[in-house]
Amino acid sequence: MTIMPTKRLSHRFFIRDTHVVARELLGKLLCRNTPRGKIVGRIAEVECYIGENDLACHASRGRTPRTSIMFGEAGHAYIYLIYGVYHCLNIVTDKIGKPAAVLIRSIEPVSGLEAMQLARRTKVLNRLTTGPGKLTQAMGITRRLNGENIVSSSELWIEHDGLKIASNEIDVSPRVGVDYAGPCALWPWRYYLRHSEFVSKTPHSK
DNA sequence: TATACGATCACCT
DNA sequence: GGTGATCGTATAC
Repeated sequence: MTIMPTKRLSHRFFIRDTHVVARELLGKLLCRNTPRGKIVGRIAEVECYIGENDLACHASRGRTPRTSIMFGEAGHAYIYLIYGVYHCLNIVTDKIGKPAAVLIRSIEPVSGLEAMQLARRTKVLNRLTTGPGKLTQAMGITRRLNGENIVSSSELWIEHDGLKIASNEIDVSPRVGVDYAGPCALWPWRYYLRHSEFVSKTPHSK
């Protein structure tokens, strides 16, 4: 069997429809260069946030200084602070002028385990990266990297290693933590690897 | 200038 | 099951 070399995802990958990008991001490798070395995690859970009709999307009320990044070029990082405490990492998708992004909600640690354990102040594997705020803390991702072009960045990028994810390995559900968004809270815009031990949780609403 | 609140998490009962 | 932490952002005034 041939071993396919890992390869960085390009602008062409991210400029497509947000749901397609979200599904195909499952199984891909989120990579981070830090002074302590390279940290890698396999993406296990994502959510879509799309445009003006999605009341859970920060861009639904138009362009503001914070959300302008989502209106820009696909393949850039949209990183924001939530609850004054944690950071959330999104990747901008689709065409310029159409605000949309994929939230990375969980990863499975692949390498750089010690660095992640240090950053998270725990060694317990299933508490390391099983949520959007946890994985950014584990990988040292903060607002300093907001707007970073992950197509060309030496600090943050995404690779694929040839691993194929079959459709029947992907489960779909409503998004987590957006009950305030009315009917949008019920939309099945969360995708995750069915058998992964690193999915954040089952959403409360169905 | 003031106010309300959130795409979360850890810790508590 | 519930709650506090903690601050940038959007909106109201």
